[in-house]
Amino acid sequence: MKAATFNANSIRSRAGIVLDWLEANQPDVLCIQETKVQDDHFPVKAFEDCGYNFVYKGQKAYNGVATFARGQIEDVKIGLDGDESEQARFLKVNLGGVSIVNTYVPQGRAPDSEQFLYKLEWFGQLREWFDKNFSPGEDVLWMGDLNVAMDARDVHDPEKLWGSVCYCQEVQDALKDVMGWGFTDVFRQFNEEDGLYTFWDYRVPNGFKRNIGWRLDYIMASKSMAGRCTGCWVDKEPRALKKPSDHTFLVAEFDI
DNA sequence: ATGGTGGCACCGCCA
Repeated sequence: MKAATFNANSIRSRAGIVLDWLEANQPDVLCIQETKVQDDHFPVKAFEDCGYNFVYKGQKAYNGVATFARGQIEDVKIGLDGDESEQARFLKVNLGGVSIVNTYVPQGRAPDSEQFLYKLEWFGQLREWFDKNFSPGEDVLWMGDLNVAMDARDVHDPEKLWGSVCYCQEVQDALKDVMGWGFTDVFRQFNEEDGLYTFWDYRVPNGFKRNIGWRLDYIMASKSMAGRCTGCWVDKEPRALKKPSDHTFLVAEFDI
């Protein structure tokens, strides 16, 4: 099984990039975040002949998640239990016995904001949901834009950035708490060096070229899945295209 | 460099 995640920053603007990437890489599942489109405007036509089934949950202008799969999509669950916000950030499916949880974790805006509290709460509700619905022996992948840099290797300037909403003690603790359910960050099973990122801020001049980025996207695997992971890598090619997203594709392969 | 880019909905907000 090949699994991938991509923050598209508008599925309508990036439909071509997604179609080309699916065609070239043939993943079994692709989780997309920040589709930025309400459901009745989702570009269904663009994807109808691409050989993938897909489900989505969006809202106007912000957030939104979509999951593409080559095989049958079953047991779709939209929205995280306990999150009353109506923000489209959570989409779980089952693919041939593997549960795929696609999340766009709240960014958090500023450390002293309500949005930051919402981010921490959201992680808490997610941990509760995993506790209630799965046992760590099951085949589960949790992937998406988690809006957390786990350690100093995951940001370009750890000293300067420490304390920001995606790189501070509170969010690292919150993410580790969810991982405590039984998740492994499979990217770090294969890549130990620093400077390997999935996101480069548009506002940083030539940020991609200068590799001024962050690792904010993850593929988290339950024990049984992590043990069968044979590789995990960042595909930076889409970032070199015209009109790229600010994120790129993260990919993992599993012996299943 | 106290700005800069990008998407969406609307003339600001969010990342």
